[in-house]
Amino acid sequence: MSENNKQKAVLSVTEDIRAKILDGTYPEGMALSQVDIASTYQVSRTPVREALQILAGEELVEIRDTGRATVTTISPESFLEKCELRALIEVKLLELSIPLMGTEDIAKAREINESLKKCAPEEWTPLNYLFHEVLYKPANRPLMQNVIKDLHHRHYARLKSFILSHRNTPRSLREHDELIDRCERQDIEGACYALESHIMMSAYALAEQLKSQQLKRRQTASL
Amino acid sequence: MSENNKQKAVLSVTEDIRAKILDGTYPEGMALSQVDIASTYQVSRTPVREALQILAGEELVEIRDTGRATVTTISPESFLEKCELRALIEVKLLELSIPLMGTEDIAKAREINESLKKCAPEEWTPLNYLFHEVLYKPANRPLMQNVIKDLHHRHYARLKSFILSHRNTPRSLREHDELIDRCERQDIEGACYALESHIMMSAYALAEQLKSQQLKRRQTASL
DNA sequence: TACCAACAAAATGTATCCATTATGGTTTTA
DNA sequence: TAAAACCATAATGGATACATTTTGTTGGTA
Repeated sequence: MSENNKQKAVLSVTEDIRAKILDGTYPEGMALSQVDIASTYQVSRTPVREALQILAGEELVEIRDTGRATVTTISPESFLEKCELRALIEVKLLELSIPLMGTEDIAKAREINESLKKCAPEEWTPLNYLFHEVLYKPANRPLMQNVIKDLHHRHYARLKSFILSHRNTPRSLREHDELIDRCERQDIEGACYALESHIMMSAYALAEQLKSQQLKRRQTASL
Repeated sequence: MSENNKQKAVLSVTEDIRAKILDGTYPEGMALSQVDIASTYQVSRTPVREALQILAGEELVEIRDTGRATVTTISPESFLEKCELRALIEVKLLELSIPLMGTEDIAKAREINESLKKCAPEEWTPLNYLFHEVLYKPANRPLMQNVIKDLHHRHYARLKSFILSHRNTPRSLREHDELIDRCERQDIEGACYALESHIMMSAYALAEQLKSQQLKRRQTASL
């Protein structure tokens, strides 16, 4: 018997729209018409409507009370606050992790950071998440880890192309190295401080860039 | 023209099921059949399916890959971790709030705690949330505030009847009073410590109760 | 008794149809 | 000219019908 190629329509539609929002194919504010999507995927509107509800729950789509759905926008303020939340939780996870880290955890982190040093630009975001994930695994806090994963995936991923052009790669790599060293030396306080700086520094820089870009876009739009 | 009495079916069905899950009318693990719900609310299955998707996004309902939907269960471990997360975020919010608090904020908090002292048991949970909300408002972190609200509503609310019978009310009230005093004295460190204890102490107690209750239930179920 | 196959009943997944509501453009009017 | 009213178009919300999948039961066999 051949494998099960046909997936439920809701699932494949949801996944595809999600991917298109995350990679920027469907940009901020874009209207998502049920009929258009339905004809695009050659399905009826029923699964499309459910898919939009699911994506609305993930805050990737906004459904107004008129029923119209659009891709949500990212404000610099909410971006900054998400970074703050990220920093808060990640620092706590790191603090819990360090005392429980083994040499193999350290080695794994170093290995990922080496991959980061020579990876293609598109590979950065998932690998970078992996790096952080490895550091927090010993803490054994699946829920917090999940919140972090969500923040990365639902939020950072959408800024991917943006981050690509504004990231200070050598600096990030240096900071990763420093972070690993401090973990190895069981310097909890130092490691936590380094991590918080690592996250918030790039956050402020990105938020500034976001602000000026959105300003520019609004100006060109009003021409 | 008379007011708009008819709401969209998806919304009213979602709200009603959510309320029934939160107040225990629909208990943990209960199967939620689309046809049953549809006939209960006198609507077709279409809005019911969307409602279930929404509630699944809120983690109140689980939809297995067979399509069957059930009310999610609360494990003591995930409960404890949610409390940890709550404590982490609330402590940060309090830390940010205290320097920005005015006398009217303190007064408001005292007022709510006075209401708590003489309120009916069912009023405790929302009033208690309000008390905490007032304390964190000056921090001006809408996203974090929202995460906290979610944790309270989606999680604590479901334990309402349980909390009712196991809460140490006088102790909570005393701790609230102490918390307010420390805020008024701008004792950030002391207030944060008091808050963390306040949250985690009751968390551990409740988790223990939860564990033994679920154990008891499993034993009676296997008779 | 235990196990398996086949079938029946019930539940979910999707498509289509109709009703209602929102949107955009045109015409009318002040 | 500007604003309001109106109408045609298009989109969404919900109901129904049908297809598919899951589940439970029955009956037969080792």
